[in-house]
Amino acid sequence: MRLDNMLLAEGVAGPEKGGGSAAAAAAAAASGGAGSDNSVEHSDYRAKLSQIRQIYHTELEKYEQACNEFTTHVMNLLREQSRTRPISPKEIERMVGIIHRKFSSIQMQLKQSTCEAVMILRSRFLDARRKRRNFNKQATEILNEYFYSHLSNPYPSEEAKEELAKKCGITVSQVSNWFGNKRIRYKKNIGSKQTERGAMAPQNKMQFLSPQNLGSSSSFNMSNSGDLFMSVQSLNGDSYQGAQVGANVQSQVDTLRHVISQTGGYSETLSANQMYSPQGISANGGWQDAATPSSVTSPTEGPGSVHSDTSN
DNA sequence: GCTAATGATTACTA
DNA sequence: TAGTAATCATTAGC
Repeated sequence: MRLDNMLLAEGVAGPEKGGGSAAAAAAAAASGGAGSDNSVEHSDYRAKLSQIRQIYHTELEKYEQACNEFTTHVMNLLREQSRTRPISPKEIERMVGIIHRKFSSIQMQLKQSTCEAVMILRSRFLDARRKRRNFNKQATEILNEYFYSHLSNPYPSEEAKEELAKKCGITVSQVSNWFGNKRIRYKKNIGSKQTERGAMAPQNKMQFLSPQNLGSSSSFNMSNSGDLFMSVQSLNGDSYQGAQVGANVQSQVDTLRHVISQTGGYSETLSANQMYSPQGISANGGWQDAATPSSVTSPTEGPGSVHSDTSN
């Protein structure tokens, strides 16, 4: 019975559903979903599964046919024997039962070896699934957009995760992983930048408005963040107060200005101002004062860093 | 080949 | 149970 259930679940037994199985689809979704390579793997998996399915059904048919033929043969023999000796219906029934039991044990072996084949195929596929695949650019942009526009509270709800997963073509757990990685790397990057600066700025304890902090902390406290988080306006030139920061930071700003002028900002779809402007963030109730992540930080770049990405 | 980036996993915590 | 922190393993750019 368990074998039957498994074969049904794997789509080997039962009606064919487009040559594949629910398991294949689930495995494909879990494998990262977004890449075209994945669909190749997926179709490969389905092809092999369908091969197994075909063999299984062919063999099953053969066994059933053989079973029927053998039963008929035995019945004929018994009929012939009935001319010489009396044969009770019970005896016939018993003989048929023996034949069916024999064939059903053979069928069981077939099911067992089919299950083994499926398990081997599945384990191979699952191993492949462990292979890390980078999300495509669009997916990363969508995730970054959400992250930076919810910087004061980068904890998407289940619904938001589902929405993001759908948009990005990845699973909800991948979205969770991404946000987990993103938060920690973002924070780490900011921390390392602050350490670099050391005495330059007062110590800032950066915290997200994490579920743990929700009760006690008011927000993602970034006050006194010094030069690390320069406002968009600052970077665009006019109001930047160089006196507050060191000369090295000023040169960074120059570099960043250059980057802005070269790249035109964050992305084609989202301007830097939209993404990281203090207005946008404070509207969220998050960042305080000048504690604004630089608009020049690309989705793959942490605040204050020109290249190193704290993000995923 | 080296290194940084990044997705996934694991152990731990609140 | 969701989130954090550390780490692993793979990918990608040089």
